[in-house]
Amino acid sequence: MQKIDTKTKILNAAEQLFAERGFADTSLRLITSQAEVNLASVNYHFGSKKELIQAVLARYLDVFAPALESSLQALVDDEKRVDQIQVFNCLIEPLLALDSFKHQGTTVFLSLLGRGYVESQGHLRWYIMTHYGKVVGLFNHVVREANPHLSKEEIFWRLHFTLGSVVFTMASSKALIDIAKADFGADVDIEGLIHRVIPFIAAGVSSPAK
Amino acid sequence: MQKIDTKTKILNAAEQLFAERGFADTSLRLITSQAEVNLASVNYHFGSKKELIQAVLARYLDVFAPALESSLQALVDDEKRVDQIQVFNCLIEPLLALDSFKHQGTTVFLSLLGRGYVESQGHLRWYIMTHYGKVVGLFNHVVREANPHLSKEEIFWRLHFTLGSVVFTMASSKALIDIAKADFGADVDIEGLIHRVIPFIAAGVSSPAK
DNA sequence: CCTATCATTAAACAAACGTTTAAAATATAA
DNA sequence: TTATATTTTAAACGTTTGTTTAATGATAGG
Repeated sequence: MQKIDTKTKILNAAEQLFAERGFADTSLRLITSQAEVNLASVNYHFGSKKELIQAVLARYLDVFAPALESSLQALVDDEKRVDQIQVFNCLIEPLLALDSFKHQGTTVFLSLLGRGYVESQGHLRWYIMTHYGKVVGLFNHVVREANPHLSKEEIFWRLHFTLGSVVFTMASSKALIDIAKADFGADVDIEGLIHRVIPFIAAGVSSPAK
Repeated sequence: MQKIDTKTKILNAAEQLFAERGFADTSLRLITSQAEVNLASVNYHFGSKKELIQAVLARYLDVFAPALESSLQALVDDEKRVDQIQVFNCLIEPLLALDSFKHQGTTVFLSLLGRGYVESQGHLRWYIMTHYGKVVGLFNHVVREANPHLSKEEIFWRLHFTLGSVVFTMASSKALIDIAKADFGADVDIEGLIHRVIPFIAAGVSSPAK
């Protein structure tokens, strides 16, 4: 049994509560009591609640962004022509890898991403663009190559529709999975959900322009 | 110039702030100062903040739900076989009608819907099902008729993916439209956005089951 | 061992929160 | 007009919020 330091205990408790209840509805006292650390240690180690939120997100993005980048880079290096399915596969693997990085990591990461987008009034978008702008640009480039029939603008919107499908579903995944179990008796995990959403968004992104 | 009563002034201010900043990040003091009414009048007229949130949503749902219901009912009465495009058309008109019901009504309604889904920990879903369960059931029935090749479970998830695309985009529509204008010089309004998302979600919902 | 740095703790801080109160003001009805 | 009911108001309520303080504990280097 290894000893977990205070900083990590805070991050672990915070990410779970943030994903489940959102940032505004999660108090530092709730976090520190679940983490079994002192209240003041959050400000000592992270400075403020806002910086704690960024640290929680950064812990995932620092794993996810490089994995996605190398995955995308390998695609553009190896393939002469890329299609949309290949682009999505680049996303799936780094996403599912988060589940071995942390328990329920994929769900937590996508929930945090969704909540960050709708709760932070654009702060998160700015944070991601300034810290991980390179991989975002690469992703955009690859999607453009895979969909030469679509304009930049059309791709911009369809990627946001895609992001909406994924993060909205993930942000409510706990409740939705419970409903699905009650109504259909079907057990769905996060991997099943991702493989369910792929045909949906692949068809949407690659649909002909109107 | 007509005089607006306190109750309406509160609802107008609240819906705008709720849509822009979310429920938890909007205080009653912010609402009442923008509405230029006394702080205590919220509790006097609505009882509590939670009931105010429900009232804000109810004002839209009481217009939207009957319009959608009659639209769907006309479809099942007139047509022998319905397809997915027709089902979406039933949604579009009542949605856009909210823009003449109130200024920016469509955006506000969809933002509120999205925020309610992810912020209220299931309270809103319960509220909608108990108060507007009839039209929800009818909608589900029509979608099933339009997609006989899909199982109940598959439809359940794809409708949530659809909802995610729409409400997530709408919840961030203000920022997204600004970005799109800066990057592409393109002016997009809410109607243009809806007509842009239709091909996306139509292709997604009607895509073959894996 | 002593000291200096880092970490943890209990307590208090000011500010903001939703809500309640009781009196004043306004509107309604007889 | 008088009496009754409704609405508005300023003030205060008790909690909860994020943050700070100052004292204590722990750890490592000389």
